[in-house]
Amino acid sequence: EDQDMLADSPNQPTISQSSSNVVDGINLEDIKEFAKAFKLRRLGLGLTQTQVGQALSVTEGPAYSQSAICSALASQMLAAQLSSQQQNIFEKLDITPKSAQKIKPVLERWMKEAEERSRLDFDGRDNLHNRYASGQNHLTDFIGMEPSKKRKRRTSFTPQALELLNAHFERNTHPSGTEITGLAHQLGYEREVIRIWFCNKRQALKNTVRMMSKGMV
Amino acid sequence: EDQDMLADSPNQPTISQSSSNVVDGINLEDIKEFAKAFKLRRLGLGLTQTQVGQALSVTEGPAYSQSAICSALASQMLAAQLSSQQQNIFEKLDITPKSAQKIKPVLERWMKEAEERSRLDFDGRDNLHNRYASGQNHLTDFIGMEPSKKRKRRTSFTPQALELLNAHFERNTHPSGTEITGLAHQLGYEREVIRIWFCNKRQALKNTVRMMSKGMV
DNA sequence: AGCATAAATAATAA
DNA sequence: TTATTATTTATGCT
Repeated sequence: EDQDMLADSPNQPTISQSSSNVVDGINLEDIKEFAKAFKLRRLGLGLTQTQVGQALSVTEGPAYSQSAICSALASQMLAAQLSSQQQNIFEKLDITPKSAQKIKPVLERWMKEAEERSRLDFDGRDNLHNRYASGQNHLTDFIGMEPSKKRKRRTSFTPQALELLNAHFERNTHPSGTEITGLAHQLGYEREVIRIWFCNKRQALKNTVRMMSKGMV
Repeated sequence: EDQDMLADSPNQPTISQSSSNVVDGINLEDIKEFAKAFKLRRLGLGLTQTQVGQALSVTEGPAYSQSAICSALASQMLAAQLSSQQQNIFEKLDITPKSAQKIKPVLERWMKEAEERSRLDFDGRDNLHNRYASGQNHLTDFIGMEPSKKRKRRTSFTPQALELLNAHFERNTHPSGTEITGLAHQLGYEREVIRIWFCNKRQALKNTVRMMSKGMV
């Protein structure tokens, strides 16, 4: 068949001459390099995987939906430099349910900056629009959206609540969704808060055991 | 439905009238003892958690990233768990952070003592401690049960296992049934788990390649 | 100041 | 695609 634009004449095999790490016509070294580059880029821009995924889902269609996919590929050996063209990120954002909530601040920020740019464009006359058109600015525009993300206020559990939670934990470290909901309702906390509590608790237990196994006591 | 272990005994103290405070195969009493001992030891050495964390990251590799992890594990268990009632045994002697020492000598001392303890653990004692000492019991041991047919508990592969799996994957992305069975047996994981691992791995590879081919690099 | 730990993010098994 | 685990960050308290 034809599967080998990759194997045949890639962009200079460069590294992989030593051991032909080729699987299914794919040069694994290339993949790894690619992945590394992508991650560095992403971090350099200060973006989370989720953000990148959402951006992609807008510009690239449903192929890359949200964080799940983004991480799945982006991380593992990962991923893309998404330098293609991605103008107007906020344009048609019919992203998924609750994830839309998250980017909201980002979008607002984006729009605000876009406005500014427009104004500048009027009298500044630099080629910002050209940048948009050529798709060269990309995610760079996401930079600086950091401050708007507000961390949820840390909740304080009452001693009574903790007692109940701990008691539950001792019976079952992995409560079902129903149980979690029940606890949340009973105690008057958000469901998510309770869920996270169990996550953290499990983690703590595991860590403690790990230390024991290391003979630190 | 069945949601009612909750209704049963909500605010009952219920603390371990049964002697077996075992959760997921872990004896919580042991954990508490450990935590207590650890803290006392740390304080006895005049170390802050951060210091211990750094020390650990040196001796144990990057596994423990400083204070974050260190504190996450060591302390909390106790606080929460034994706050219930019984022991104020060691309560809050969050005493003197007078430490301010050089980490080095302390570190050496720490290590030495840790070694000693390991040795002691080896000869004698019950098999629980031997298990801990050997460090090989892992989480799989205590992440055991829970009857219901919820989603399978996520398995953690050891680094060694991953190494072997990856090596295999680089040779052949589509191992035969026989090969899978062999790997599973060799590594001590369920066959199905290994099979799925290859599925996921192939998927990741495919996704990455797809992104590359989209010109995102 | 330092600790305990809730919340956020990354990785990846199912 | 989802859900859980693994790590990191950062906040409320003492």
